[in-house]
Amino acid sequence: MKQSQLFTRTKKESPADEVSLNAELLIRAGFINKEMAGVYSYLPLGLRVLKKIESIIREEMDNIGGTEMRTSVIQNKEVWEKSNRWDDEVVDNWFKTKLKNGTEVGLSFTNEEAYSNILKHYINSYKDLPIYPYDFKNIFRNEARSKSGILRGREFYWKALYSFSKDEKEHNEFYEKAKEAYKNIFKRAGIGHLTYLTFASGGSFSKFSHEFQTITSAGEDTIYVDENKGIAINKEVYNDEVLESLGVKKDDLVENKAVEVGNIFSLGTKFSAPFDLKYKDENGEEKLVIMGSYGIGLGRLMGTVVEVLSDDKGIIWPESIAPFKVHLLLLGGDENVKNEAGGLYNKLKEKNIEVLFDDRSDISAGEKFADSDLIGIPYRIVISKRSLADGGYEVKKRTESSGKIINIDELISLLETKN
RNA sequence: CGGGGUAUAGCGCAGCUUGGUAGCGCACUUGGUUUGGGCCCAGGGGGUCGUCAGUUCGAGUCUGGCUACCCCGACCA
Repeated sequence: MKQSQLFTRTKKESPADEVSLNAELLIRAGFINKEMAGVYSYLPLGLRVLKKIESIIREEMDNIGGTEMRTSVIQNKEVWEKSNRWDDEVVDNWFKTKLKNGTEVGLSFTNEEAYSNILKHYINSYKDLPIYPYDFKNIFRNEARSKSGILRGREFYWKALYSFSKDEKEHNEFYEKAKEAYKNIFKRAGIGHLTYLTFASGGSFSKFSHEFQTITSAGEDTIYVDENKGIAINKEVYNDEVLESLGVKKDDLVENKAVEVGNIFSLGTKFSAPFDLKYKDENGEEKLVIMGSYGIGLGRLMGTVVEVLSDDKGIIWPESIAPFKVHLLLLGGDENVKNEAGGLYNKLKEKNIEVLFDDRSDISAGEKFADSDLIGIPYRIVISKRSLADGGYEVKKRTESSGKIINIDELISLLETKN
């Protein structure tokens, strides 16, 4: 994409009504637009990042047997009454509205009921199980207070997978696979080194649920990390009994603030029972389906990456989720330099290397550098009179402090290598 | 939902104490100039001062209601 066609602009100054680092940088760099508290639009750059994250999650979900679908946002009151989650006394963050004829409806704040209701049509026999449907969609929660930029929104984009298994054993096998898939996701998104499998409260069907908590001062949760074991314990279940059952010593734990970037949960028959979600086993006996839920907030993940990986100049995207791989900067108005830059731009596009080409004229070199640092694309290539005189293009990673001059062949080979 | 703060041009702010018809920086625009770290010079456009009511000859400024936003706390199935 040519930057002259990108309508967003960077801002030097931080927005007055944002304190969180993620929102400040993402707004300044032109990735998101704030509509109101807890509600953000994704601009071209932001959407590219969101889609990259979506692709990683989709690959990992498909890899463990997930089948993608899309549940509706508008939800039927009667469905949610079955599980007693329609009443405002029970769930206080519904967005509810009415159809023209007066029928009450709600906007999805989660998906268990929708999936249970749909899958009832398709689960009859043990031969139909297990299945792992999931979707990406916008979720709505009427939070009393929204904060921390895109870490906690009233409208947010998430992935939710639900597992439908014949029995506990089958459920547990998948649950372990899901853990590994989640670890892969956070590793691939660039925050694996700071993200811990965390034991949290489990509800009535299992002792624990598992959260994936990324350590950052921007976090709202408090966790106790055992660095050697690579696990953590949420403050909400932190007590002597739990420590003993996990074989963890108090002295090995370090307290940290963290963001919950993912959560997996054994649901047992909590939803299959009220929805009468049963199958016939080999003996013709009816049994309740065992369910689990597996969620990730994509916006929250994106915001967490910004919180964790930025520096004082701007964002530092991991290559896996960066809006582009390469930021090509053209400096100066010399025709020869322009032609070289345009030629390289076309060449990179031919090679399917994603490139943002700063072809803007009348923008000083300093401003282009500052924009590039703020936007945070992994590779910066500079073409100028000076670079050409020195024999080629200056390439610098966002994480490096200075670049080096290389020729076209070296450049292509560098950018084509996977890492 | 409880407590605290804020609201003036697209963005960031000053002006309010002491009422007299709105200003600065960035951005935008025109011309010139410059091109390796957020240039330079000259000109220009853009604001019913969140909203409603009140006090006053006169309100951005004083008073009250409302709304929105931010922070702390509670909540987060």
